[in-house]
Formats: sequence, C-alpha cells, structure tokens
Amino acid sequence: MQDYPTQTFPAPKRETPLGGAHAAPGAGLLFLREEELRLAQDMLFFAMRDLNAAPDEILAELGFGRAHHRCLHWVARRPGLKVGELLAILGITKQSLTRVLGPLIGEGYIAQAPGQQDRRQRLLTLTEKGQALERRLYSVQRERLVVAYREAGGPAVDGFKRVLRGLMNKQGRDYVDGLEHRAQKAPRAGA
Amino acid sequence: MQDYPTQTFPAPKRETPLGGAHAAPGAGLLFLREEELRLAQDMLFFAMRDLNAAPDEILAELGFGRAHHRCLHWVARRPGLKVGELLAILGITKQSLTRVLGPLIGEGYIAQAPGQQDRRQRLLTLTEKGQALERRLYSVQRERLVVAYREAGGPAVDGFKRVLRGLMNKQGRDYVDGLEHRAQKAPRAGA
DNA sequence: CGCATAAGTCAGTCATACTGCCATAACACG
DNA sequence: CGTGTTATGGCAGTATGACTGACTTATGCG
Repeated sequence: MQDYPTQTFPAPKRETPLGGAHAAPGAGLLFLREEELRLAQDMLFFAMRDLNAAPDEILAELGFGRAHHRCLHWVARRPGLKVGELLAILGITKQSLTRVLGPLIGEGYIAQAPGQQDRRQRLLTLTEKGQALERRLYSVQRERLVVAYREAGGPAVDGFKRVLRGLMNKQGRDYVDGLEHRAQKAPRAGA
Repeated sequence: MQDYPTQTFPAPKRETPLGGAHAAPGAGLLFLREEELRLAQDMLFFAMRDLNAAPDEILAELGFGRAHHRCLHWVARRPGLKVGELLAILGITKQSLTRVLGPLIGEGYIAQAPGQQDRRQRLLTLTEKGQALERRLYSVQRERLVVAYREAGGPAVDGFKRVLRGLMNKQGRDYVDGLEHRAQKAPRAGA
C-alpha cells in the first residue's frame, strides 16, 4: 500500500477564473451552482480514496487487488451469481474477469456450480475461506461507513442514498429498487 | 471504452446466510444495519462506475485515462498547485504522477511556472487548451450531477455531503471545510 | 559551506484493463 | 437430428496506471 502523507496542504486558492460560467442557474437551487458540483467531484474523490485504503492493504497482503474485492463483494451479495451477470455488473470484459476470478477460484475463495436449469452456467458462490476474507474486507469498510452514517444521522443517510441513486444508470437503479422492494421498507427514493 | 449491456439482470436473491451477524445494532439506528451498509457499498460502486463512464470516453479518444482527468481536475480546482501538493492529494508516487503529468505538459494542457517565493517549486496551471478539455470533462459529469441533485433536492444534497465528509480522512475534511469557510455559507457539517 | 527540500529522471515490476480469435459444452428451434 | 446461439473458458498481445529504489539538479536556509 501507499502511505500518502496526512499533511494538511494549504487552504485552497479559490481564484478559479471559471467561476462565472454556469454559475447561478436557478437562484432557488443553490446546490446546482458550479461550485457545488465541483465540490461534489472533490468529495467523491476523497471519500472513495479513503474508503478503499483499508481494504487495499488487506488485499495487498494476499496478492490481490481491488478487482478481486469487487468480485468477492458481488458474489457475497448475490450468491449463485452467473458469470455473465457479474460481467454486466462490473462492466469489464470476460478476459479481464477471468484473470481475477481464476486465482480466486484456484485458491479456493470462490466455488463454481453448474446451473440447475441451464447447465452451461457456472453459478458462483463464496467458499468458507471466501466468506471469511470478504467479511474481513467488509468489516474494515464497515467501520468507516458506520462512523460516517452515525455522525451524519438518518435523514442525511437518506439524502446520501437519494443522490447516489440519481447518479446511477437504470441497471443499478433496478438493482437497488429490487432490494428495497424485497426488504419491504418505506420507499424513500420516489422513482 | 466499454459498452456493458444495459441488461437488467434478475432480481437479487437475498439468501445471504450472513444477514444476522451484526444485523441490528441499535434498533433506533436502522441505517446502521448490515444490509444498509452493504447497500451503501453497492450504490457507491454503481454511482462511481456510471459517473465516470462519460469522461472515460472523451479521455480515451485523446489517449488519456482517468489519472489524467484527476490531474486536470485538481489543477483546475487549485490553479498554481505545487507538484508536491498534487501528490499528497492523489495519494500516488512521484513516478506515477510523472507519467501522467508529463504528457499533459508535453501536449500543452498544463503549464508550469517557478514559484515566486521558492523557485524550486513548479506551480501548475491549465493552459487554454487544458481549460477547454477540463471543462469538457466537467460538463459531461455535470449533466449527471445536476439531474441527481435536482431529483434528490436540497436537503438530500446536504445529507449526501454530510455522509461523504464522514467517509474522508482529515486531509479531505480540512480541504472541504476550507472551501465552505471561504464561501461563507451556513456551516452544515458540524466538525 | 553543507544539509534539506522540490522536483525530475531512469530502470524494472505488477495489476488491471483492453482487443481479437478460438474452443467447448449445452440449450433451442425448425 | 442438425444448425445456430449462448455461456463459459482460454491464448496472445497491448496499454495504462500504479509501485520501488536510486540518482540528479536546482534551490533554500542555517
């Protein structure tokens, strides 16, 4: 892993000579100003960088990378996932997936089973070893998520999810909507 | 770029045999249940994947990648940024940065100028060409952000930022707090 | 003057993506 | 039953973005 300095670099300059371009669209919708959208980019960058740092360390010890984490995560989330479905979720090519999935299967983290209706399919599940690793990776991210969620509070979490949902394509929305439906919770993101 | 199918894969299984582990921590804090935190991971994955898709296409045409986008973004955000500061933000090594920054400077997207107080420093700024590209990249992400923000509404955006802030390390928080302070807005995330 | 700092550079490695092409097994339909 | 399609797996080659370690140059500072 990489130990980038925790150094607090000097406060931002804010001389951006671009500030006035699409600056104030709706007056009432201040959160649509350029500066707010730029801030969203900044924050997403920092959040993803810092959220992935801890899992990356664990993965590096085992000779794995983020791609392996993504595989483990999605197989954990959807046991019995087909290879083709995993490809559609990850948005990578079959060959790229093979190089990640191969070692995970070879080292006994993920198991394959032929589909019952369609025996061409290889349904993916986590072995006990795979579950152990995936839970370990989850739990270090969990710590950070719990702190952030608890500090922010329920309504903020709700807003967080509403915005994230809006950033996704239909595929992702269908997935999360399906989850919420199954969980029979109060619908929070009105389609 | 990659054209993953918009295919809506079948609804999730939800047989996860792990559901009961840390399932219900606080009763009143339902958003801290395992399923909620897993959902956060899912949604962040989809949101980042889909938010980056459009810029990736533009970058690919020019022979660049996401790393170049990150450079352009941060130089746009903080004109006159020092190389060392950029390294601290990106969290990569000098050598990795060189390979990204080199072509951007060589092809005239980013310019360097010696620091006035300290002439060892190379202060980074966007050239006009660089500004044009960066704004093009920004604007395609902007579309998606605007839709998400507008659909979600102001309070949701506020919650979105609160949670993201909680996911960051101190470095990022100092940065965004500095921005908010400079913008003299009502403080929303109590430190 | 001597050490520290900011930045650049060289050489080698690794992980993760890509493309194109081919193989195998199983399903599906006329 | 045969042909075409689908699901998966594999090989060869390439590019990007990350890494480590060691070295150089220019500058700042005590």
